[in-house]
Amino acid sequence: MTKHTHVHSHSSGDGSIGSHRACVRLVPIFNHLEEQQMDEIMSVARSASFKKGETIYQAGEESTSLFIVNRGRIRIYRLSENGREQLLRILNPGDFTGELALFRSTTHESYAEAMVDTSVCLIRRDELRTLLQKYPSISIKVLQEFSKRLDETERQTARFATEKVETRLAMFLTEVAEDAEEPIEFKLPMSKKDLASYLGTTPETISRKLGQFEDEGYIRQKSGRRIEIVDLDGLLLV
Amino acid sequence: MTKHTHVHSHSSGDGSIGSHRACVRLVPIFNHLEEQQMDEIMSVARSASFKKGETIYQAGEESTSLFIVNRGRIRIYRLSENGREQLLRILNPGDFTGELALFRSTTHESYAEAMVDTSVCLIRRDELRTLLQKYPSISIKVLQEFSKRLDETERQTARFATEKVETRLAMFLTEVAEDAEEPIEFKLPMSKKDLASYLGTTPETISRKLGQFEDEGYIRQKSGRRIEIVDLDGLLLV
DNA sequence: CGAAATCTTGACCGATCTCAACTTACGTGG
DNA sequence: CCACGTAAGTTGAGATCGGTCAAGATTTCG
Repeated sequence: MTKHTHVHSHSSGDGSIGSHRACVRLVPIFNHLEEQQMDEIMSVARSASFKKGETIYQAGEESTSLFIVNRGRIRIYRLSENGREQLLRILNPGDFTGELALFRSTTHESYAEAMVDTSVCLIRRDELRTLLQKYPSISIKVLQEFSKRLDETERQTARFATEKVETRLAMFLTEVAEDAEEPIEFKLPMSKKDLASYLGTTPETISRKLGQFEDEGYIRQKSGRRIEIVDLDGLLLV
Repeated sequence: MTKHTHVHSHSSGDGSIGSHRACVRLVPIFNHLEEQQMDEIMSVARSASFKKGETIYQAGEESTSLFIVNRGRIRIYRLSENGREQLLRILNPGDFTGELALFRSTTHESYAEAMVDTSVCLIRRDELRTLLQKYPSISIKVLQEFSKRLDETERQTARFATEKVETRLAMFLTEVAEDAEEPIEFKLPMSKKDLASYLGTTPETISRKLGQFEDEGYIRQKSGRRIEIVDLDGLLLV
């Protein structure tokens, strides 16, 4: 269950200009901008930090800012009508959230929770809009980012609709494996509980299916959430 | 199965300036623009038409244009790795598609097929980009539209992940019912086969669940895909 | 080191898919 | 406008996947 303790830092806080810059520079959508634009963005960016487990925003809450992760990790999840939660994505430094409500409505549809101690940069709704009006190239960057996310989400939806849990898990593993080098071994990017939520299943099933993959010789499970892919091709055929 | 017969009309075709205007005006993202901007958009819009069953674009194909539906209906679907199709959405006049690839990659990720004889307006990739650079307000409109779609898709994903078929169907019915007036009766916006694909289930299950809802007194099925909602509250609790 | 959370494993059951046969609706061409 | 062929929809029986509950093992973190 989520702790609902809000502890925004004071707007200046440990956020020196230097750290704003670092934060803003991290974000793909603000890359490759001219110095002057960058300075302008930085002048409106504020920073805040959250302790592990703290809620950054909740569904129904008013959305006022774009959040850019500077340091740490954020879980974004939805609560379905029946109260079950689904993990939508996990944000790492450079990722951002809160944009949906900025363009569409004023309230959040999802929940954001710091998984570890986390610091973020904030850009207020109206300030962001002004920036977008002024610098069309930023808008286009944001559009690209949205396209990417929309595409990923549509792909994810299609998987839920057409693939069984076993296949979804296999696909997930092969995707994580893409970023690893030979021998293919990686640490699961989240707990199995979260993975279950992300894949729309239960921890029990994740446990069983991973065991099955191991029996079938596709993977090898090691301690500390580490997994070695032994037979990637086999896994792709699941 | 989809017929893959391409028959783009000649770019002028039946597309008089008048029809371009009508088409462009239909689109929410181009509403409320100044006359001059509107003229500029219209000057780069072309038209095309497709016969029922024709493929408008396919996954893997190069994306060159934004398609705006002028008349008719378009199914957008994905084919999953195992060859199963999932209906993503249905476009009606005023809706648009093809934007994903415009901002992200050059190839389509999904399939578009004319459900009935359909005419569309086209705006070429580079021309659209120029427009967005020139008129930031259009970008913001597109961002809003993207936000909306992203939100819908995320909601849909969360449903797949957390709700059973019965609930998804009940939710679908209540959402369609929102647009209807008392007595709540409407025509299903697609075939049950497509509805099954959209909801990630099979036609058999749709048939059975609707029958069950009828037995339980929530709905009444009539001929011609018409459905009357008898007990909306009951349906909401499913 | 110990409490709490995560993870695992087993047994059971229920929702939904599959396959197959059949009925109904629809679009096309005569 | 009707007849026919094809696609859509229905219904039943059986199989299966995956969820639920419960007990224990293991890990994590303060």
